[in-house]
Amino acid sequence: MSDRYIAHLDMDAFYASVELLRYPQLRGQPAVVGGRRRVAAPAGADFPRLRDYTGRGVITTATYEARALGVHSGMGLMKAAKLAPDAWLLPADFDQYRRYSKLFKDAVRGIAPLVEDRGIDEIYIDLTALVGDGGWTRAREVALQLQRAVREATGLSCSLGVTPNKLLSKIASDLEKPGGIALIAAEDISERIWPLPARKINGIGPKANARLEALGIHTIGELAQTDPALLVRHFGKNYGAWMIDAAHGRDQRVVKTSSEPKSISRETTFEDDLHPVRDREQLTRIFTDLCVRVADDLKRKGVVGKTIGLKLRYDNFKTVTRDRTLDAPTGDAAIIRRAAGECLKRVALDRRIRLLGVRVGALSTPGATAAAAAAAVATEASPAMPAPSLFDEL
DNA sequence: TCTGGGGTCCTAGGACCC
DNA sequence: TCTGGGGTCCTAGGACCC
Repeated sequence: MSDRYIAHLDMDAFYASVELLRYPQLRGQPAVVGGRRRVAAPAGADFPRLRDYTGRGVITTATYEARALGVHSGMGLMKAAKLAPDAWLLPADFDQYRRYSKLFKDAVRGIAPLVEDRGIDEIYIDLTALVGDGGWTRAREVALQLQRAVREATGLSCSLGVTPNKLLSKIASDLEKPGGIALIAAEDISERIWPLPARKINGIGPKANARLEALGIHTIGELAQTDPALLVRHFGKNYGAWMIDAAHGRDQRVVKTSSEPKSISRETTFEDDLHPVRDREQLTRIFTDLCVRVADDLKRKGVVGKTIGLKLRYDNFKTVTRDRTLDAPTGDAAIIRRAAGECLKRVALDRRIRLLGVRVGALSTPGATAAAAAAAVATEASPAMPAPSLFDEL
């Protein structure tokens, strides 16, 4: 592949920054977004503090001031409250974040149309045509232009990495956060990338990283110098070979401007673990509601699915899944519920349950196909939602 | 005081077919 | 009767990412 200029653009502390647009008086102070329910602010304060929260939940985003106290996304709220009891706690407002997400993505597309969505707060952009033969000087100009456009559209700051591929750009966008731009050419890899921890590579998670550490491999440079045969032995043919490529900054993936969803799911963690017998009415209600919500999501996206899945997490955090493939795809809540109910009969209900989830996969678009016709018939033929207690069979 | 919710991709075994 | 291989679908679990 000829030389490319690929950008990764990452919004800075996105959810928290959107909240600060609303509550500018919190600027410069530690604050986190997270929690499952709105907590009342104590008397005399405008907002609750982290220490006022009790119950389940994790940090979704933390401001840089809160991060300085050791709080980061994914951390349990109760643990975070120990580290930063005075941090302000703001409830998540996903509708608002989606609005700002669209604003910043539209602003980028107005300048550079080849955009790949990577979730609500980040994108890849192929800048090759825009940079032309202007080299890295031109690449920096385009990056600055994108940053300005995002700020004008949203009032928010973002960071960019521009490199020859997605893998390197993802690493690079994190290097000058917040508000920075990092440009890395192929010849800079040994100096800029190799000193970084192997964990910085997108695709090396906590498990793989721990196993690398056990092999004495800590940095990307050390990974690059490792005998490929050793990695293949420990991580398998595919993953081992990929690791070596990644460590050398090799990545040919193209920027994909569109994609079809593969599955749609809904799940919920209960405020308190539920007992399969004593709480069966509540469980049944939640279960039905999840099926209805998944069906609504399918309808909204205009897709149907053939494989219905159930997910259940016990109080000991052990998670089990069961799925069942139907003869014809469906988008109907009652059919989904019946199939998920059959899945439920195949799991042990001998301990308290922490989470329940319903998933529909093997998605397709109802078109002029036989499968779609069958799905339409199935939808019409489905009776009104029955309401037997699914947790009765014990 | 542990550990959200929405996804993707990979692996691996068994069924079933050619 | 035994041996064989490949391809695809289904299912369960797990790693990883935002």
